[in-house]
Amino acid sequence: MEHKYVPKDIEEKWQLRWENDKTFKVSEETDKPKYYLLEMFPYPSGRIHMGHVRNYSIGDVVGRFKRMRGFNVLHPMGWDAFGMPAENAAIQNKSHPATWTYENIAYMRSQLKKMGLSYDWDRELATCDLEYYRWEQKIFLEMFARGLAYKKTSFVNWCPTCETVLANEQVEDGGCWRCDSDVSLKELDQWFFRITNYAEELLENTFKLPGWPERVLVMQRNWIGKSFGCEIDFPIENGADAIRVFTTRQDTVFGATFMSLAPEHPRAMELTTADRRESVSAFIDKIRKTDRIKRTADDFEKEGIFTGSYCLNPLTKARMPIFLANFVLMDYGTGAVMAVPTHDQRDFEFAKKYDLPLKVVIQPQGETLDPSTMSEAFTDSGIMSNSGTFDGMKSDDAKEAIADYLQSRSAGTKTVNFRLRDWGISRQRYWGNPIPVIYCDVCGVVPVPEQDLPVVLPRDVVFTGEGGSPLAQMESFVRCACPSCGRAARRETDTMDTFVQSSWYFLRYCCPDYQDGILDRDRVDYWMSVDQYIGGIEHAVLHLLYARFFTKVLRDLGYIAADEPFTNLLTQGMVIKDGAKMSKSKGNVVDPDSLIKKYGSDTARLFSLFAAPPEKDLDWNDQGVEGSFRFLNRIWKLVHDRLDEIKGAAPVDVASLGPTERALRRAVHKTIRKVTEDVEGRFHFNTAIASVMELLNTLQPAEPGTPQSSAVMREALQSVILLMAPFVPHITEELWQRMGNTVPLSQTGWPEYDRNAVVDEEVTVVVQVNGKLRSKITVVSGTSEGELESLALADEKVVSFIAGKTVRKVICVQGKLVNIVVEQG
RNA sequence: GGCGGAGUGGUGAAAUGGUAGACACAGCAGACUCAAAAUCUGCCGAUUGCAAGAUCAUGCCGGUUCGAGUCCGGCCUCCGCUACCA
Repeated sequence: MEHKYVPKDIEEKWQLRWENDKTFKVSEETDKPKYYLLEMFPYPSGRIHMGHVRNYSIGDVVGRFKRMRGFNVLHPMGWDAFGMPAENAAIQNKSHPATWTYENIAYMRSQLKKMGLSYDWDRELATCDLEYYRWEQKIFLEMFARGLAYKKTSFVNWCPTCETVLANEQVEDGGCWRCDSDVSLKELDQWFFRITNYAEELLENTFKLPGWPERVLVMQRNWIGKSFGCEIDFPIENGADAIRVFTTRQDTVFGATFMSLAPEHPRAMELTTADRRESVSAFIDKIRKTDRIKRTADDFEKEGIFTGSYCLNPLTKARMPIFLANFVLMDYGTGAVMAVPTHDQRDFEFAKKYDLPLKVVIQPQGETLDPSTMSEAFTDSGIMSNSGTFDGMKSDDAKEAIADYLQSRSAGTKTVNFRLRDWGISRQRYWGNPIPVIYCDVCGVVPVPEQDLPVVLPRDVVFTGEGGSPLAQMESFVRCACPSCGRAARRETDTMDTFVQSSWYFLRYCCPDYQDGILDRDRVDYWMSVDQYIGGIEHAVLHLLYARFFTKVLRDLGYIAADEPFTNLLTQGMVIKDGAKMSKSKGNVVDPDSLIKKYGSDTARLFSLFAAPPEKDLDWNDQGVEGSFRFLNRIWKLVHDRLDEIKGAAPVDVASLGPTERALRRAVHKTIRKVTEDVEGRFHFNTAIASVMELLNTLQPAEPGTPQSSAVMREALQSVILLMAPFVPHITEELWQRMGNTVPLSQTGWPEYDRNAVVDEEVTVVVQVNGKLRSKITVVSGTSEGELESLALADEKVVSFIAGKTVRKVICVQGKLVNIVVEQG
């Protein structure tokens, strides 16, 4: 048997073995407790990158560990397979998105298999499989029936490069999340999911997810953006009705001196007086053409125009000119803002520019503001003034009081406002799930009847990259009969956002072969919720919010019991090299294929787990990879050096161990304890690995001697193998076999530490004088505090430090430390 | 502007309020070798000292405590998210 560690041979051998034995196949028929482990599935872009290696290595440690701990672990893998890049590649290569996608999946699957990941490959799915997206169409129709999917005309985010609409969540910094092009607004008739119906529950439950990182929850809360305030009606002068505003600062109503409307406000033109029509409509036009990023930029100059009309302040009856202002947004609140220039910075700047009146209604504690000398708005809380009966009140209290007052006079209502908008899901692209709807001139919008599902995405499509969606240009697809009246009708040619597919794939993994409906409830309820979800932080408000929404919808539709999809969430850090995220454009990528070819996947896995804790960014370092490889070689060598000795060793007989053997065994069992604690719950894989390295450093110099020392060595090396198994499954499986074990390591349980073995016989106690380390004493474990104190006070070094001083106090911590507090004199 | 997170050796990082820097990378010295690689051994925060040791040191300033990298208050810097959200 060769003595050199050659990863390639053993890794292929064991991967084949696991695959043939279906080692990681799971079913629901077992007494073991279930554990659903999931890593975010990849987009089949072509090849896996280091981010995948890291994500799936982390997941695999958890999966293998939980299996060894006796759990029935569901650990599936699949492909987020619809999307733009496939279409772009097809246009470029004159091939088909399906061909490109399935070829990529095949290659990436082989790459993942080379990593030795413990997936149940029988549950693999790709979202572009007809068997997947057909059920999604059914979900859509059920949502449509309940009013949770609806169509409306509105201004939507338009990416000119991708030639498609984007959801709010997919606009990053004013640009497209995929191609970074500037996003503009376009008025279109589009499909939406009514996620706003769930705003309250989505927010509420962020306080019931202790297993999620706080920052992700905070991001979601900010995104949902709940604010408490008032809707207040401002009567129009000489008009029958009023303009409604939303404000969170009803304590400043007495200071409102004018009104600002969004240029898109539906009543903008109606309120404009005849003499101003021309200039106002020119202003509205100009704002519409300004792109969204510029308009919403912080430093964009505030600009507006007077409509010629006035409204009345409901509390002061003051006459307030009505303006249109470029900084007022139509899609937040009511699209109308009461302007309080003294207490809002935007209104202040606007008032200064157009010379509008300022009135202070909140005074800071111990100060008096004068409107004529103010250089900026005072936005903090303070004491009410110029506010009638509310004068003298704290402004925070006045919020409630004024809201009540307005409500009692039917001039306003307390309301809650959300920032969250409905999710626009229409995409004007081919490679996606067709929205199962038909348009009939007579019957209107008609859902495709269930028996006609699925609407199959046609294959024989021409990709030119021009003229919008290829589906819309395909007569044979578009033309159909109205399911309701039979007349000639047109099919919807938009497809669903790819985030729809990733919003429920984790449910389908529970029953991927189910033919009779969307989900097999018994199986889904057995597995759900996902016990541990692992993926990148970049999905904090996109995928992770949508998936929560879908879970609630499917619960309410009666398909599942779970309220929340993911009980615990781990967001792993990025892979960094030379100070920047690995990317092709930076030229700092390390290719997993060549890494695995050179060192084997065990080394690739080990380094990505050892170099940093999972949630932190990982700094890639080629020499560090060498170090991990070296460590595996040391394990390999040590096991082989001791092979004959340990194969013939008797079981450990605790009673007959000498002090050296007891010490060695103590180190072994302490390591078992440490690794177990680090992996379980904490996911501190780096320190877990470090502790095994330490153990190996201890074992390496140990000389063979008595039969009992060989017995301890055997226990030690078996433990090293077991403890390293979740991290580096191939080398450990191989060594396990070579050590003479007949049951494969993948069928073996996790070691338990021996409580008696970890008890120290002697401990080093630190002696401090006034908190500074002055000496160390070695004592028998269990030495009482009183004894410790006298031993410490008698210590030679301590004596020299306390000589001539008064001992004020002695603090003793058993087995740890003595602190002697002395005073001069 | 708002909200989060983080700041520890040359580097990646460790430390339930109790020995700061485990483990590793890099570096230095030595062993083996004709030589090199590999491997093994030792050293490896700063200042000072022949040494034993001493002093300083976890972004900065203060506080709580016998004792603070860790807890509290105030700043500085970096990163992330969000942002004319009324």
